[in-house]
Amino acid sequence: MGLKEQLVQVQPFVYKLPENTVQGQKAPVYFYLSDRLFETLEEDAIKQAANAATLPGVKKAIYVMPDVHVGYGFPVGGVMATDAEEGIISPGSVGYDINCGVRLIATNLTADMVYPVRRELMNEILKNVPAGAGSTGKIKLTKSQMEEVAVKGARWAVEQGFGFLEDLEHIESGGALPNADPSKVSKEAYERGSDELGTVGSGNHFVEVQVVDEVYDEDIAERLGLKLGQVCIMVHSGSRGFGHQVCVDYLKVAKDALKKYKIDIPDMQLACMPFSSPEGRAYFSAMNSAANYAFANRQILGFLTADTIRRFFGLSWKDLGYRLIYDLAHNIAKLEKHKIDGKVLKLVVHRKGATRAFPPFNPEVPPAYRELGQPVLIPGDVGRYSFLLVGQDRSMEISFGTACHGAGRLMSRTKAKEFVRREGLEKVLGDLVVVARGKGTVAEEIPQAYKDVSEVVRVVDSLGIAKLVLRLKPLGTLKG
DNA sequence: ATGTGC
Repeated sequence: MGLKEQLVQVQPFVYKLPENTVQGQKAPVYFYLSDRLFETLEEDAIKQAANAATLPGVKKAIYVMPDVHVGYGFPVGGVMATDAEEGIISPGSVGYDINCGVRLIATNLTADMVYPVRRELMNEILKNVPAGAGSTGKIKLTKSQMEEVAVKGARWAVEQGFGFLEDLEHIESGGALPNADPSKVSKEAYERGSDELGTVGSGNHFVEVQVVDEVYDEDIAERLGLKLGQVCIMVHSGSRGFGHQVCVDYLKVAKDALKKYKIDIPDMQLACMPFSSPEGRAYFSAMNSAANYAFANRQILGFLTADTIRRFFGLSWKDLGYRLIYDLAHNIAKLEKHKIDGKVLKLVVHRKGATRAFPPFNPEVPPAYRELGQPVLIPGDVGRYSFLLVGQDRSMEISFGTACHGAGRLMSRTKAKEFVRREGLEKVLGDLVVVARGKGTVAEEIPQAYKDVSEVVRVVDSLGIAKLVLRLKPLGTLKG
């Protein structure tokens, strides 16, 4: 019998795979899905989540978000918490793109100013913001500068003139994670990262000019300083080749560590090391270094885009009204305290394609949003919607304070390209303005290749994980 | 995701 048949719906939107369904599975797996999303759930994604539940020190349960799909070892959309003393850390369960994440910037512009000139504006952004696989930026860094980026994160970018000090108060972990140690990062990673800071990359990464097109919670929207018709900038990118190389390097370390620490795993892609071992600490230090590089990357990308828009309209910074709403990581492992059965435990929370969604009054939520809950930014696919939610209390009980991260792929890249060949790109994109250096990535990233992001956010809202605040619609998209 | 793939 397949694993999917063994899932039990325990309440609306909640499916449970009981512990011991697969051999050695120490904890249950919960899938958060609507009926429609359940239909697209892949057998292999269930298997991957169940496999993770066999790893040493896994606590309470594995949680899987509604935008789940198969990943490397651990599914995208998966949340796994391991004990910081007895548990492991798994590079594959963070993902290749360490601190892939999202940034939202508000402006004073309104849609009626931007809409008529959106094509020209997007072409300006295309000229000024490097995007695409293997793209390089204007910034060339020496190894010691790279080490500084790895420690300071977004602050480094601000010090170089890419943004403002108050930006740092609106970034997850202040835009710099504390446990970074640049000496744990390989020479190859430094070489790959040296000319990629301030570049978008490819795949589902983008820079988008958006407009607030629907408000679900007027009060919270107002307190965030956002209203209908307001133009925003969204950045979706990560740590580029730097983080990729860190992942590659430490997957090798993890494979060796399996023998050394006698860890038995069902899938080599879940190779891991004890968190408290020298190998585990080294990966954590390198991972945080890559995460800080990604914070700096989005800081630069957001600023370059805003500056392009500012110049395009001939505005001062004050008149543009640049204001960072929030910036977050959705591919990361974080050291956090969580309450399980009344006991507070120190855990390594792996979020792979999953967004932290801490509730109101959590001390890790920046003071500006302390009473509202952490902003949760959910980018859609090209051309459909993106969403802003805020974290809610229930997330701490049913997902280690975590929500979904995006739409989730439906069509393979190959299938998407076939679809475009059959239908023609112009017809597929319709009225959307998408600019890119090459057409290849756009074909792979068409809206039809993704699940409906509205359906995904409806699930986390219904479960009380995060509350829907507003929807953003693209006016123009820059792709890799 | 990725100096894109075996």
